Amino acid sequence: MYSQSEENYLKAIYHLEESSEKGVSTSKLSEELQTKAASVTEMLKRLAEKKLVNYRKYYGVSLTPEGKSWALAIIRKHRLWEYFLVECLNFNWDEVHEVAEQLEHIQSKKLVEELDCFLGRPSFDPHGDPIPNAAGVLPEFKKRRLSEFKVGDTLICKGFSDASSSFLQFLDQHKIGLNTLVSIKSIQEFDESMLVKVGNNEIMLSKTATQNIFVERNKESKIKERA
Amino acid sequence: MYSQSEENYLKAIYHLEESSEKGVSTSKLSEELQTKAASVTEMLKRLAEKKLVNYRKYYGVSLTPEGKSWALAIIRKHRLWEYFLVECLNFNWDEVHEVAEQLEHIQSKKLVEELDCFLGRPSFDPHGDPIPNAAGVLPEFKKRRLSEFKVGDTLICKGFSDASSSFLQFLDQHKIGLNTLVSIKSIQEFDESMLVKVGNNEIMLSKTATQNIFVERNKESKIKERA
DNA sequence: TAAAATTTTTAGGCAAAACTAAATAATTTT
DNA sequence: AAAATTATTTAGTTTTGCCTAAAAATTTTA
Ligand SMILES: [Mn+2]
Ligand SMILES: [Mn+2]
Ligand SMILES: [Mn+2]
Ligand SMILES: [Mn+2]
Repeated sequence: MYSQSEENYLKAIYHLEESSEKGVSTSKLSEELQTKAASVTEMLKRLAEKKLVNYRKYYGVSLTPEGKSWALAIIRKHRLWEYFLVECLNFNWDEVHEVAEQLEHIQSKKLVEELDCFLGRPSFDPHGDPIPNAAGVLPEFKKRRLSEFKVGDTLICKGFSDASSSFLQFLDQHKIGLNTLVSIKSIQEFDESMLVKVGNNEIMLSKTATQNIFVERNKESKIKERA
Repeated sequence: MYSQSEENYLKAIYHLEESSEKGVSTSKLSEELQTKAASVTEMLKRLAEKKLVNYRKYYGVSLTPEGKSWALAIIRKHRLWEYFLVECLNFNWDEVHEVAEQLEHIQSKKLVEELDCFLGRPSFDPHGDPIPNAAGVLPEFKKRRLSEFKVGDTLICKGFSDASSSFLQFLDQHKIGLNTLVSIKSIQEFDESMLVKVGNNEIMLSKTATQNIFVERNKESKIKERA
């Protein structure tokens, strides 16, 4: 229906709309997609022609409902394939993204639905990112960063906002993954770095790191708190 | 490494080289790929440039060792994905080809090898076509057509050379699939159509049909013959 | 608010991969 | 062996998606 390139633009616009308040600019897009601004302008005109985006010259772009639903369909496929690669094919979570970037463009309604079913309709991908359902609806979840908590809190890792291979490998090294329990031992005042306990080890996390780790309060510790 | 279009040309040349004695002509390729002869000529020049084919103007084309090994890699992926779709995702054998045409172009050594392993290193795809191993070697097997046999022979279906959806659905209707037992009851002299028994039903197969069904002698009936 | 800096768009090209129409080579017929 | 037919290649376009350089609009700064 749409070309790979068009789909990549839709996805990029979706992600940038999510992560920033204002509209999406040509330069942000060109950075995200590793292309020149002139190429972006051209593509935006084509996408506007096809009613996938609202584009006003010089004032950025936003997705139409049609564009958004198409973007969510791509993201759904991307995350389902990532889940498949990790759960079925022994991929590590830091090596799935590239392949999923290719697989997300495969066109087949039946393929996606059967894959979803085969995998047991997962709600989150290996990085903790939510998987939209067939209707494009994301599962409910709250995003709080490890950096927002204080000494004594015990938390469960639920996602990571920097998906770079180096960050994921760093997490692996320190045995931090999805659903890992982390408790905060101390916080350095001058740079907000945290000393946390993971399993039996204590490790130091910079603020950059703690801002990129999404967590949920541990139920057990919640009970303790109330008690 | 190579574009989807280039890969489709390599695959088409491979298949045409297999199925015909002489070299592969521009017109055969244009027919196979549903494009115009002029487009084929252009592409052949590009592929020759890249040392994937031997191309002599006006005299057709053949694959170089490099081209052949690339073609086999694509075919390997195509057939592994078809196997996956049928075995894991509830696809029927007549609906896998289109999707496999897309999946075969996904680039990832690890993906193919892990998929192969996950599926249990199958030797034949859902249509009975042989799956090359990682080194590009095809499993041993002998191709004999149902049309070559005579009254009284009992055979096991091992493959089908016409992969059209309509033929596969015809086979489904008559409960003929991979490893189905078929015994020849009678053969009409004037058109060579066969009356065969499949399960408890007797059905009539035209010569066109029997020529497109690959079979193996049934071991049991072999023993009977000798006895 | 006018000048400077930055961002975005336009204009003009390029490469891949397709097409049509015309030219040319190969093959078949007479 | 020449003519007719068929197959193949060449030439010239088109579309997609990218590029650089130049022009224009917006935003920032003074
Ligand atoms: Mn990813
Ligand atoms: Mn992910
Ligand atoms: Mn197939
Ligand atoms: Mn097949």
